[in-house]
Amino acid sequence: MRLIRPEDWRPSGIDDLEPAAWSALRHVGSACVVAGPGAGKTEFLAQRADYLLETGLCRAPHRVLAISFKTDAANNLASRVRQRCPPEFAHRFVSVTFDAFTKSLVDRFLNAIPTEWRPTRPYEIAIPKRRVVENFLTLARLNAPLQWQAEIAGYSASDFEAKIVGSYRLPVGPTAPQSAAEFAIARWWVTQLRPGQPSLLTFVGINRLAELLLRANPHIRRALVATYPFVFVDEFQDTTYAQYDFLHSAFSGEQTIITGVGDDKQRIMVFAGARKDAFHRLQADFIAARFPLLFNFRSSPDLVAIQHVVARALDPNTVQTVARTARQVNGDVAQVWSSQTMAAEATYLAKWIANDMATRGRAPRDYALLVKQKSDDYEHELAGAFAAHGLRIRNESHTLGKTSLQDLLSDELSRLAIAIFRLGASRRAPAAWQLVSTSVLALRATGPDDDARAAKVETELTAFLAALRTDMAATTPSKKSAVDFATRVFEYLDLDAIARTYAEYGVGDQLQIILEAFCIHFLGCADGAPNWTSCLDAFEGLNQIPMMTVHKSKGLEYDTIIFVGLDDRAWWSHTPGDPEGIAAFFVALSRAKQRAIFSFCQQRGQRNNIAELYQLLTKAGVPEIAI
DNA sequence: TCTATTTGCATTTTT
DNA sequence: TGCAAATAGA
Repeated sequence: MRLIRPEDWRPSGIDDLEPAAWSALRHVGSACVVAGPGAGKTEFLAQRADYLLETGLCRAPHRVLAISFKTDAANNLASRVRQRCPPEFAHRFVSVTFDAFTKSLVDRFLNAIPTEWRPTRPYEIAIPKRRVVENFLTLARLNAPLQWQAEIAGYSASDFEAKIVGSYRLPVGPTAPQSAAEFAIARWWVTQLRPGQPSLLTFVGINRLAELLLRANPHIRRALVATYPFVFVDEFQDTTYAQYDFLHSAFSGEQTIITGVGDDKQRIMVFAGARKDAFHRLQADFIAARFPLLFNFRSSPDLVAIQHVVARALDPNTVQTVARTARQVNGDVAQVWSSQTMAAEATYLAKWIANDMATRGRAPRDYALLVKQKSDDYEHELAGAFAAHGLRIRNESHTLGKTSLQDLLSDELSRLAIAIFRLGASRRAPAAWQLVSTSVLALRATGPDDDARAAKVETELTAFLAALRTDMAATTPSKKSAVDFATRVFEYLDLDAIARTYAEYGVGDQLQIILEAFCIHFLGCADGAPNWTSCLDAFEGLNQIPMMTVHKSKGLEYDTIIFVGLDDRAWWSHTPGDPEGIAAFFVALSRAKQRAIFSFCQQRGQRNNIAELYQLLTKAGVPEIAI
């Protein structure tokens, strides 16, 4: 494959990059790329990958490793690189989540982990419950030598694992605890490794084992470093102690060039264990240069000006960004709406959105209802009034049995079942066919060379779908018919085969949880739906107005955002001046492309504790309107 | 069985 | 912080 000279390389799929992005992209050495809202982080990383691969700066067999926090972020970045970069280069771009990457190392080199710390094979994965950590800490304190008990009593269950365990490097050889922390950590590891039964690891534990593995086995570390001369880390401001230490042990030194992308002003995960000094550490440990991106491709100039007021409250030295998107709406781009009662608020919001959609020709998905927390509560408050105006709210966190709507929608089995129903409801659904045929071949354990068996499986599938299509066409959606069809599809897929084929359903009760959630949601969508296509649209949330917490909205964007509940009650955890609260407010505000509305309702709470947020809006010239 | 008091919880991802 | 659920006590 022909390589391009670095000086001749041009971005692909877009016209140009901003000057700061050019500097960051061409920089030789590690970098902190400070990318505020709308700066085009994913695009920047995709272009830099394309640059490194197409110019041969990252030459075969070397690879670019991109690490994200969430699976959908990792998948988005991978698909962006596939759009931008020829396939023969793109296959050397590896985009994974932190946890998937460290887990793959632990799984692959489990026997190279020092014996005292080596988990069983297989091991189970635990998602720690707060309660369990509390009980653990109590027991640890009671069993500790007297002089350490006070210190252990001071540990909080919410960040013991992330901060104390997460920042502790396991010794390669056996040692006796020398401090309260070491004592508690040693006991914690006993609950992870569980001598005599299968180990039960958390992701913090897996991160730590991966770090130990590389430190104890320099040859594995060398192989890793040789494979990946370039490493990207997305949302760097949210890096945890365990994750940062893994990066440090794995990649510090001259050989690896790290590109950390993120924005300290959007650091809203400190409560969940993100370290506050991640960018500073990257600058110090990897001699990383700092490149602030200055363009905002998302929000209109008026909104960018308002964002800047809030950004300065978080960082007085922050540079004003340049809006690259024109304003499309008349009047105020931001307002505070003040109402007396929740009923009045709900009616006004519904009426306003319905009217705005009609006059501006916008779709429900152009709007988002953002809340601080407990979106189920707000959904109940607003759903009635919205329904009266023909609007449906899509609460992404809506509880479905033991899981939530968003987890159901991203679940593999659920997506497979919906793809089958799509094929049952309409003749043309190429993407659904692709997913269904590959999944069914995998479920029937068909190898790539077993053409005869593959043909048989495909014939069966075609027959199953033809029969399903006939019966669905003859049946109106209802709870009863939805149950029957769901049973039929899951029986066809074969639950035993699913448990065997997909690792996540093999152990634990994940399969039951998903099946239950699927049925609750599918029945609810079928009930009253005019036809199966609209039932499936409802299942997937097409034509519904998204509602979510600020935390879930990070990385997303909408024409108009409406923040519901800017009051002390929803912001109970905020202490005035705490940057994390202001950062959450900044994240909410900066999701908007054209308009941001903040709804305050007297019935819901006061606004003394969060007066500073209102002061920022006032300072930015945002008017308050009584509704 | 009723009332008074205490406790728990609310923002998160990850195979 | 402030509401709901759980628990203690009469």
